[in-house]
Amino acid sequence: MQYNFNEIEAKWQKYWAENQTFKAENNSDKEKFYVLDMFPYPSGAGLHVGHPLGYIASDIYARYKRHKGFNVMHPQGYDSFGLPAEQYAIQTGQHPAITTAENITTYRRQLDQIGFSFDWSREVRTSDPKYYKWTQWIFIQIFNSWYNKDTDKAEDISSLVAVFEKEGNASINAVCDEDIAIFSSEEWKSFDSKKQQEILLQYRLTYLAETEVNWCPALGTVLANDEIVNGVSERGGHPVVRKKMTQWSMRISAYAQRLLDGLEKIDWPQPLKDSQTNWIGRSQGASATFKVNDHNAVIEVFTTRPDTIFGVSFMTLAPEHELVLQITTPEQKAEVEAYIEATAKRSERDRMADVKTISGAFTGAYAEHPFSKEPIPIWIGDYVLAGYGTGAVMSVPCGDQRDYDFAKHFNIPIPNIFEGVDISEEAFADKSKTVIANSDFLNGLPYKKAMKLAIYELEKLGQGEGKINYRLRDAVFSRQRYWGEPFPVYYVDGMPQMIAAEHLPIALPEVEKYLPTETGEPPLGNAEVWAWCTKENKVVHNSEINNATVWPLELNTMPGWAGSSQYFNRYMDPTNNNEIFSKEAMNYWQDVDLYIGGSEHATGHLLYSRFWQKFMFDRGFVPKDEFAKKLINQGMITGTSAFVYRVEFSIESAFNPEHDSDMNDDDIRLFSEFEKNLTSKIGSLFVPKSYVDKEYGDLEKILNNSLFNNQIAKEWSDYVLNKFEISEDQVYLKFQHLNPIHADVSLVSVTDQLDIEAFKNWREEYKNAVFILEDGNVYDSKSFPEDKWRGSFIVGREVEKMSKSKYNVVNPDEICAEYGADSLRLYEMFLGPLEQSKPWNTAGITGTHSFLKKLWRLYFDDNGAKFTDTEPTKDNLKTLHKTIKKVEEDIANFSFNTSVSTFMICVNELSTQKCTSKSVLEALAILVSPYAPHIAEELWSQLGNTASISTAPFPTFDASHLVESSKEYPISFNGKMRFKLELPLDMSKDQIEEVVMAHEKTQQQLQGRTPKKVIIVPGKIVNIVG
RNA sequence: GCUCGAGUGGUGGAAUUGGUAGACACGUUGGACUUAAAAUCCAAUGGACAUUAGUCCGUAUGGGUUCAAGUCCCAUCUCGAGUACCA
Repeated sequence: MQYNFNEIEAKWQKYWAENQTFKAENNSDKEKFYVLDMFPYPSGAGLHVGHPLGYIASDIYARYKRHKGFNVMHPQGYDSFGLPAEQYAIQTGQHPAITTAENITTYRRQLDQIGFSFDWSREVRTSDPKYYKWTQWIFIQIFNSWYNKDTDKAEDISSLVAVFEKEGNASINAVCDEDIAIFSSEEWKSFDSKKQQEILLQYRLTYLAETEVNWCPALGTVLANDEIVNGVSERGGHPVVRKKMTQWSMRISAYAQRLLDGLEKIDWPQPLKDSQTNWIGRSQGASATFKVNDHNAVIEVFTTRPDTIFGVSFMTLAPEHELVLQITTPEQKAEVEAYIEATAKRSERDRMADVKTISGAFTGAYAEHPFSKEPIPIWIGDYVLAGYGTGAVMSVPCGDQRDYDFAKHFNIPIPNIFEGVDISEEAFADKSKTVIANSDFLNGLPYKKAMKLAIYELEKLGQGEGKINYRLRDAVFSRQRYWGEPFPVYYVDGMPQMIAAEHLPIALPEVEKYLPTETGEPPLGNAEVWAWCTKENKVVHNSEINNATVWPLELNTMPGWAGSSQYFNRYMDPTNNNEIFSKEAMNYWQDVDLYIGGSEHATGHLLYSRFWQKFMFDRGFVPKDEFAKKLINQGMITGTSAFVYRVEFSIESAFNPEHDSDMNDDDIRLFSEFEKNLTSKIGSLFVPKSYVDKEYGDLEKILNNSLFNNQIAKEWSDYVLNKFEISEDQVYLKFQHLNPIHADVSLVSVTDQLDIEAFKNWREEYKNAVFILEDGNVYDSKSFPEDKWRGSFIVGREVEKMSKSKYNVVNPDEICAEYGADSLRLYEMFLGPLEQSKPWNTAGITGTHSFLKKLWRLYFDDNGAKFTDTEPTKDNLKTLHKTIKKVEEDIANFSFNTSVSTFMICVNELSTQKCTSKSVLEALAILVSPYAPHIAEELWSQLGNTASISTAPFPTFDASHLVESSKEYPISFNGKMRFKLELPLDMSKDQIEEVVMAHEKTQQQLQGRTPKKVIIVPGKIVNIVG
């Protein structure tokens, strides 16, 4: 009986689908286990072999947990809103919903063929109105909430209104906009509704604010930082300007500290936690205010080093700082304005990339030092960023390198306030070695004490306080796109109103064009039916807007992360139309036990999701304030690109017709045209990898020899030679350089041979290309009609990111067809540690494929089944239990690559032992089944079982089968292993020493010397020193 | 620059607390079977010398600790990832 993997895999995939084998129930006596993958964006290119890596790992874990008796939920869905479908719509007019649906069909087919144990009954799609209804619902909940710092959680906005009504806002301790005026309860009651709404908006967890965007006038659209290269748009190279727009923002900054604290209780990779920590960027220090001389203004700064306040010799404001124009003196005005203009021209990226150039301008104004009352010059400089802290710094050149460089550049004094430190070359920033000097009341104090005292004195003056600053900024939540969730928002007199939850979803309107409108409004501005009727509670035609009962709807849509920030909770109860999820479902599933996905989402999805989860927790919707207990980052599978080397050359001749002949002008012109024509007629000339290392001269010689053996070149050169009566050696190929060109990896054999015919047919421009083979001969299709690989042409290889543009994408469909899904699953795991990035090499898959064939032959030969009811031998049991132990340890450590090796060893051993014992083979099938589920199901059913193998309990490890009575000791001399000696394990140290010392090989090694020392570690090693 | 991670055969990688370096595969070479190929099986495969035995070198480099170091410590180099003037 043959291992017919195609048939077996199709059969079991059908069985699982029909029997809903992996459907998880929302209540069960079993313990729950929730295994989650990051759901994919269904791109038009489909899956490549790098994509399923994480899914295979999570699938192994999910299947293992089922064998261990857990009720496992392993859902999958699609993050189906996004830019590519929208851009395709702009180009072709095809509705993004259609593109998305087609792509999902491809994805589903590709996922199904790999044999995942997904519970497809729980599938979600973020672009499905039934799903985004709940994204809109969450937005409304966030809008109706404010953050109470006293209780340190989000509360319903009604609790805030209650306080306003009772006592005004003076005692409110909220995360809110800055500079909210204080009002009393009487004043609050006297405000009209619009004024009250304006005030509340300043407290809500999502609010409207003016934020800067990258606006590209030519494209009429907003661009992400990634879409801008060197200050112009990536598409088309149009100029980009900074523009203020009113947009929704989320007050994620309210959660900065809790997002930081929460990291301690979740089992996520340390590098990922580090990047979230850096992103949140907590720094402890003080805020201080400096009075500006001759102006009724103060500059507020944040500093982490209040202890160095006496070292301040100037202040620096960001060029965009609001005070700059106000305080600049008439004499400095021209210089300052020129500098501001120059800065505005540089994009934020440019400004940040260029660390070396020091630039700035003096405003002419002075501030007053809070303690010494000395005047301090105020400068502007673009190393200070408007978006961080207060956009102003107190510059302490002796203690900060950037301040130091700035001071040196502009000849500003650098007072030294550190005891025993030389600052003539660079600033001194080592807090732990700091002792303050020349600083009045701080003299002689170390960093910590000086910092405390400085803050205390600042507070006494009323010019500062201790402060914690976070880098994390509020998240902009509006996008000027079509293919995203519409907001459930309409505007009354410019004030945003939420549509009541019972009227959701507010579905995306149809538009004619997916581009922004001519007036620069978002694409939804093109919609004709996009107004809200408060009487009928439905979306109506824009013409009905009367600003009484019918109002305009919000034109922005939500960002990509909206739909992905709660999808893991929706999976618990995905078809519930009345609630985002039922209390029962949430109470049963609680949170994600294992989440697997890429680390590129560290500061995006994984931070926003934690934020929303904490919000949902505060408002009592979810029982856990962290959504995923454990997270694993799978590494990237890189591609192995193939290169052919194009010879850049020209045909030249040593023959100069003007001097060497009596040609007329016409012939001379004709001749030079022949030279050119010959070059282009030969067209592309390719050489294999081995030519890269050849000497310049050798290479040119080979090329010339080959070239004139080539038919095309010969015909042409003969023609030229005859026509002008010049000798052959006077026309030659001049070599310039080799240019590596990507060749599609599907045109290359596993032994790196190029299929030249296929390559020529791959692209029109290579149709007539000439190939010089390893042996220096020119490839001729007629000489190799039988064997396409015989013309030896070896390509170069290089590891790069797997991408379409590099022609190194390997499609899982072909792998599944040729080797089967089980081979693919095993191979992806076998490649290396899950979290590591590693190169794909299709050639290696024969290893796991032949392992599966060997496994199959343990159960079947040509005559059919081999298994019998015979008792297992001692060796059989030893092999089996060794394998159980190792595989369980490996799964616990997510070390799937080593468990594949373990299976190989196990099968090799059982084959050698000629094991036919059914009990052993049954256990083996279960062990393998999480990794290679199709073959395992087939073996299981052939062994006579009727239920799916996924219901079988995992074999239990029995240590008694591994008990050894003896050990082959390595005998080392001075740490070097010289020979091995089999000794009983119950031998005492003394007995071992006696036997080892008496051994003839020991004496031979010692050559009469007496050892200084004999180290014996029972069960491990013997080392003889001396 | 900073933070984190990593450097092991021709290649991917293994080596759980310091205890036989190179498991398991790929590739390569030789052999068996075959008209031939594929498939399968067997053998060899870190390097050098010696080809019986064996010796020396070897986990990026240089030092150190130890009976014993891929593993621990110090310094240096290289690569990768993240971050970006964070006051």
